Amino acid sequence: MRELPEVEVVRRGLEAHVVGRRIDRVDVLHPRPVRRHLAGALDFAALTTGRTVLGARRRGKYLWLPLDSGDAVLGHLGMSGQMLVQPAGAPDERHLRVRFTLHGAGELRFVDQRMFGGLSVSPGGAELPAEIAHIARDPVDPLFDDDAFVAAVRRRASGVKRILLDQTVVSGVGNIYADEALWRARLHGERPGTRLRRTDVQRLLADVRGVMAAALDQGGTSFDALYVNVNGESGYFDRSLHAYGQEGRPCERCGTPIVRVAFMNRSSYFCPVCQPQPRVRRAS
DNA sequence: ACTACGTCCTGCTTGC
DNA sequence: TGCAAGCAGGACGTAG
Repeated sequence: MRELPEVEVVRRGLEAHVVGRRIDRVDVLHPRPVRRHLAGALDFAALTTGRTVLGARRRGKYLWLPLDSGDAVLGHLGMSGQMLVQPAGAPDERHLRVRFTLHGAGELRFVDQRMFGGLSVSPGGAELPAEIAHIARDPVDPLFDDDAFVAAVRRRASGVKRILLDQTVVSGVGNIYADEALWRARLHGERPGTRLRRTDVQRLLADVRGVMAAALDQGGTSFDALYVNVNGESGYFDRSLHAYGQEGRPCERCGTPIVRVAFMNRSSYFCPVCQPQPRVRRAS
């Protein structure tokens, strides 16, 4: 799982090990991870080779590395992406997709089994890549506007889980955090945004932040380099989940078995007692 | 403008 | 034992 706290841990690793380095050579080993770079793999390599990395930034689950050209390498880890810093000559990982040879500092490697993630060069994107300008700030961004979020949720008729997953409302919340935050907030994901009270949404936002902070606490201590374990899961997901993936297990608050239902080609998990289904309103 | 859904990927798990 | 279907899921494109 590539959730926001894990991406933040990767960002910190990049800041520690890659920022300030010059890229001497770039090898794109599979075309798919650079599919968003429309000019192609050769152009991707040409725009990054010889450049120095000036920073490591993040919004939601996107990462970008501002370069001394004013461009930025924009990346998303998708489901299974990893950024690894390895000594030059270390054996290639099975799913190694892009290799950046750093001047005197080993290699930065983008490894991605399932290739939902990818890299591209954003022209002039050092400050904020245009490709992600439409994405809302994430809940740990100091400039996140809580009141605007509350208003945006209460304006929408969709179920609140769907709203949480909408990148234009808030970024960085995935299926796992959505379910966990809704469990904490005792809200059913199908409750329409328009029918939530202001305090419901404020509490939900606090719970989104609470789940992320808890995960970051654990993730931040587990990885001090860029390495994320092979399954891509931090200890947080093994021990601290209350709803996600817990089908049949007793709810830690009330003991009722957690329920799983299909949702957007994936699953939602919730406690049917703590998070009661919204009453269906008769058509009028 | 808002809303909803299919699609892309691979490998592990499940079921017959 | 073997094979196929199911499942995981972020973000984008497209249709309604």
